[in-house]
Amino acid sequence: MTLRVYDTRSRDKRAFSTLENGRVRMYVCGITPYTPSHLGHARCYLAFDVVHRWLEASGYDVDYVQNFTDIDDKILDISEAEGVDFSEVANRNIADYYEAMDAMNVLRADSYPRVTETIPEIIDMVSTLIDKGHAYIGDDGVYFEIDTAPEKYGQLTGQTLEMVRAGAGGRVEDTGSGKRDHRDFALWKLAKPAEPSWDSPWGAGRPGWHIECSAMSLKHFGEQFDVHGGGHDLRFPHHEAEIFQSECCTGREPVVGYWMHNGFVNVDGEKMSKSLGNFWTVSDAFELHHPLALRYALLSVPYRNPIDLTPEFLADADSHYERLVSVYGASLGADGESGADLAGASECFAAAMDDDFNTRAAIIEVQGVVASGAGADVAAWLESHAGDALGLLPSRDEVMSSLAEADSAKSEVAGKVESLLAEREAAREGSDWARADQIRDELAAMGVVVEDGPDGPVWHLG
RNA sequence: GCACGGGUGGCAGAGCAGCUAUGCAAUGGACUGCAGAUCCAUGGACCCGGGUGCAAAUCCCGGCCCGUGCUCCA
Repeated sequence: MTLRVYDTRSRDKRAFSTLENGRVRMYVCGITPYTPSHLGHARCYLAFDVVHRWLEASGYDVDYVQNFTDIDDKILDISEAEGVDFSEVANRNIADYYEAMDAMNVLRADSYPRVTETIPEIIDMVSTLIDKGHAYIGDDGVYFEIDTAPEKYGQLTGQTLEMVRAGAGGRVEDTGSGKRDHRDFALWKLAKPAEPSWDSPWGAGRPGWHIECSAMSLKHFGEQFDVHGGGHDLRFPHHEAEIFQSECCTGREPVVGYWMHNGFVNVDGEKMSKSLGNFWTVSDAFELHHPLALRYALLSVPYRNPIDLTPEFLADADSHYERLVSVYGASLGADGESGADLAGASECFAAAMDDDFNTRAAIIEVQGVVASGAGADVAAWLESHAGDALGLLPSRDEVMSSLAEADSAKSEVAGKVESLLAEREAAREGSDWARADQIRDELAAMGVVVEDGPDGPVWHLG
């Protein structure tokens, strides 16, 4: 069984191979921390967390780098509005990000470089691009000149230079900047008065948006690496700009082996985004859903497809998640085997994940095992599949202690419940349904759910 | 407009040439005082029009519709 990965550049699933045997260098574009993270961000980092986990499960040593764009126009807008330093805005939203990701079992990347800590490398790269004739100094900054490498255009989006020149409703003429051509893009922006800035050979300023990723990947991985991930919206111009910068700087191509782009989270059919204002922050969502139930929902669709978030969709995920955890909890204490075909399920699970990380198909296998009921064999299977590979399981300790908690809560009321139940059974014996139902209502008011079965009533705390 | 992706049962959502997807809902049954839970069973789909195959939801061509990108964006 071989892993196949969809590469945006070749527009095809290809057998996965890496530059160095057994090692994967993976870079994923991180957030610009100017607001708390929303579910669209969550989906992206959840998707690449699964990639990370599955590559490791497949025996690769993964070096995972994810950046923070901790200086940018929007961060500056907010810092100005609040009268605080830009780093305060960035740091608080980075903290929010970590908290949200930790809650959703997202494993940490190996490195989280920040733009503000990569300035020397960025300046080096821009200098090289100028020296090699790929960049020029304009009135307000340094720009990459697209016409110096036209053959690199459109690798991720299929667009041609002419299309973009002609496109976008005539915004072509006025670039409003020192660009020679509107398709050129900024490598270094000279600072406006009172803006934070760093010294450079071209004057005080800060990096353009695209250059950081090229500089960071070069710094951490060298001239080429295996996987570059990010949201679908980053394909153009951001990722195409990276191709220009990196390959023109080093002369090596392709800079990236596999370009991976996750689909969007939609609300009512439209992309969830900060600019549309239709977003839920991750912590808003946590108010209504367990973080891992949310993870379940967001992994229920293959990463490249859009997800339309509806209350029904999330409710479905909630109940699947609860069922998963309850079967896992029951399996931890189970003696017998479930009788499920775990070997078959493992095989299907691996085949699903090997097919471009098809978490949907993999989750179906998990659901099949969950449906087969609790068993000692099931606990281990769920830990390695639903847990290690998909990250959907709380830790064993957490599940055990919540079971213990539930047990002790149950034993606290057990005496009273048992005596009420005995009374109810007596009423039922005598066909006194009104009294029986009244007792059931009383128990319900205590939070006790009674279910009559063939062997008499069973009860649990709702 | 151009580029990229998509249109599957009541809903969500896989599959991407031959084999029940799955879940929820629905229907029938078992159990049941009722309720709930559980179990068993059942029905139900591939946007439209052509084409290529022994065989097409799946490939090709042409429509129509939707989303995203072309501007900050995961």
